Amino acid sequence: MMPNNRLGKRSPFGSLVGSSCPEPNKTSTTKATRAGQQGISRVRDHGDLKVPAGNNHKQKKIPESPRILFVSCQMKMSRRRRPRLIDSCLSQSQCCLLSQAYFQCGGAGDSQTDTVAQSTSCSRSISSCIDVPRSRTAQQEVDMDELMAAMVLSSLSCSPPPVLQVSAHKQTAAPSMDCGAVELSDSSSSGYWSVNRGPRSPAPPSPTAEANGRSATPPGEGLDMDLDQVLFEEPAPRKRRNSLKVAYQCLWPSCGKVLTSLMGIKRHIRMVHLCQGGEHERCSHSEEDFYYSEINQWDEPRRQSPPSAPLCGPAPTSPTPSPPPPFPQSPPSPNCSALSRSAPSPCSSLWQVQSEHSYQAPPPSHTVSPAAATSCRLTAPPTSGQEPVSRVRSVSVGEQWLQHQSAPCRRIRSEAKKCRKVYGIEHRELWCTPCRWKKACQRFLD
DNA sequence: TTTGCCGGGTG
DNA sequence: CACCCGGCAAA
Repeated sequence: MMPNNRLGKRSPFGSLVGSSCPEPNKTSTTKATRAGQQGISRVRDHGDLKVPAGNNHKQKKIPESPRILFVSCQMKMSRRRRPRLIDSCLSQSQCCLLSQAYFQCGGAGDSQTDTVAQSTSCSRSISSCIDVPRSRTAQQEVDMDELMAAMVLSSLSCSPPPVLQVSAHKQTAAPSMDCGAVELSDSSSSGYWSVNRGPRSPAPPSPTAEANGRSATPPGEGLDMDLDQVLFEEPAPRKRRNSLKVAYQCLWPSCGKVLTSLMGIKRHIRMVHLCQGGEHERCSHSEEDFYYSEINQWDEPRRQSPPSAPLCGPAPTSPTPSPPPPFPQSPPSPNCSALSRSAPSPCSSLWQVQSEHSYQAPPPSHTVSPAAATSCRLTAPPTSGQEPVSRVRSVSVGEQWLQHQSAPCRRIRSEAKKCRKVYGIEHRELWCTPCRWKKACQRFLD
């Protein structure tokens, strides 16, 4: 009963086959041969093939939103020349500074950020004057400190080559120092995070104490201007001429840590070396000046890919503009693996934005399975150790998002001719099986 | 209206 | 799983 019905319903071709006698074998042979030639096995692959096609369709529209997000981040950060900075391959210290500047400009302005700003502004005059806190009780100590600081700084400023030698020597002692860029940023970030992460939780007061007498003064306008100048005008010319970068190396015995920011190295020395054992009160707030040296680094081609540098710029600004996260100094480092150890969430946001940015550049890889995309989106930070890999996967993040956005969407109608067009409705027997089944054509693929 | 094909039904 | 069709949506 049903076969007759179905054959009868089948239009010209069906009636042709089954009109005389519904011989199952006959019909099955004719159809099965054709189907075996062209269709069946392909139909099973069809499910795999249709996914990229649908993605192709959607990818034309969606990348706007990540771009808008990125631009908006830039606009939030920028007052004068920040987009240019971001576009021109920011150094990591600049990224770091930008991240701080974002929180500064975004009105977050908590005490820590202000203190950071003060430290940064203070860092400019470190070579010309010695900021000895007034908290020193013994005047002799102050004099001694000044004397030593003057000696150290004068020696540093007058003879860079020995400093570099010291740097090289330290690198041999510390094997983790061999990769310049990554380790720099990592150290920088760790220098930051050790404040909040360490067992001595009341760390934010420590920079406040560092600011000492200025802690009572609110973050003034002049300071903001100065910070702005420091952040967005000074690094750029420095980068422009000869690509000279300044780093600070810890001179503590058997340490040799190199940080890109002055306050970072200060904090590192203070927290790691001077304040060991939780002796909070005895921490000296000016001795750290004696345990780091300024290093001029020439910007040489790095092992890590340079294109990651501009991407790390907007990253710290991405997550939430208003309150700084528990680790507000979102690491400027593109090296996510090291950072994900302690703070995965900023890292993930970083990678998300980076993905959204890089999403526009390379053509997406259609071979990425949705499962991989899901795993990327959920667990990208710990696994994204290599830059190219993460770039590819970041595209899949976009695809994932697209799939979520338009799950029940049909396949786009392709420009390619289909069996129906090629052979016509009168030669339906020549169609591929999926076409005859009103499935996606497998003979004339896109 | 035509066309491509998704979703679902039937055996 | 093969086969088929109703119906939707784009062209």
